[in-house]
Amino acid sequence: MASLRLDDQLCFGLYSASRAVTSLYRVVLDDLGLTYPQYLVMLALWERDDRLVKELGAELNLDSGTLSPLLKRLETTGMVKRTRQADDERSVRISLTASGEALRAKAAGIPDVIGAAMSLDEAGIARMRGELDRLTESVNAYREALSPA
Amino acid sequence: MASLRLDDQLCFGLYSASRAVTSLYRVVLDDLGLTYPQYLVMLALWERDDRLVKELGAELNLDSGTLSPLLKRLETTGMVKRTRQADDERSVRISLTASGEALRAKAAGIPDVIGAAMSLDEAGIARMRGELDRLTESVNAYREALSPA
DNA sequence: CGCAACTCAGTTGTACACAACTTAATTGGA
DNA sequence: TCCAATTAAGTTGTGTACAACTGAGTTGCG
Repeated sequence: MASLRLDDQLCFGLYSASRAVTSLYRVVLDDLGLTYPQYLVMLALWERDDRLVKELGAELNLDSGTLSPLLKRLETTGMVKRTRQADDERSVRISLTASGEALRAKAAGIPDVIGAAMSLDEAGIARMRGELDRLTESVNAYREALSPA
Repeated sequence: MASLRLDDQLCFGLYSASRAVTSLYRVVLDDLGLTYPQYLVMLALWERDDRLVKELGAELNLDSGTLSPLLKRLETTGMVKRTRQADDERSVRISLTASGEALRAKAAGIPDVIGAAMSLDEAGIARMRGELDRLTESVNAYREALSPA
């Protein structure tokens, strides 16, 4: 029988931790002119360039309502290019510009800074990441059962 | 030497888990007419009523830029009352209305629903909560060292 | 006392999230 | 073949987050 006490709740811990990490990213990413969600898109593109909006959405779990304006901003700041697909005019392909590719070097040190801030060793990070992934999957499955897409 | 690979990053796990939990709350709280941050404010008030905006902000780590409009919405929906403090006209005291107090009964079952969705036992929840709290504190300390308030 | 420094809440502007909707393009089955 | 259903991206509207600022009120120190 769980209580309504704020302190007890894992959810509030999750919410606080997520906001704390984002606010550290805000400081670190200021240099690169990126927000945290924009950085996530850049990470995805650095890993594999030339992606459809749909693919980015699947990888980051973001819908077009979030991605469309975010990608427009990344285009405005010269990080990515948008090209309507020739063989399917509904699709838009996102690719890195030279500036976007170049930004990768400036970002190279970020994971270590974030890692240092967490004061967790590699094993601790991997373990927690695993726990969070299981939690996400479990919660998403439960939600979909409650309220089917 | 951490990599720029999205999969490796604890931060993305945290971000995903936090959004998954919030989206489950969205389904569960729909009945009560609350958003998740509004629910957090109600939890704080159910625990202790008659709080200054400043106190709520300290407990939830939210500034007035977030709280002021949120509290205005809770006032509009009849959950809380705002009273300017007589002995210090700068302060505003937030108190539950009868409806706001009554909502507590409807919320009583929520923690168990969320707990069930997480498929973690009580010990697992407590442990993870502890790890997240340590992470939050560590990250916040690091950020404040980088960029003093 | 007088007033500069500070405090509290609120406002403004930017950027997510996300539901609900729109538009245009594609697909698949009768 | 034709057209209803589906799909992709974008738009609209609401509600956080948060930085930067405003304005009113309070405090403390010379």
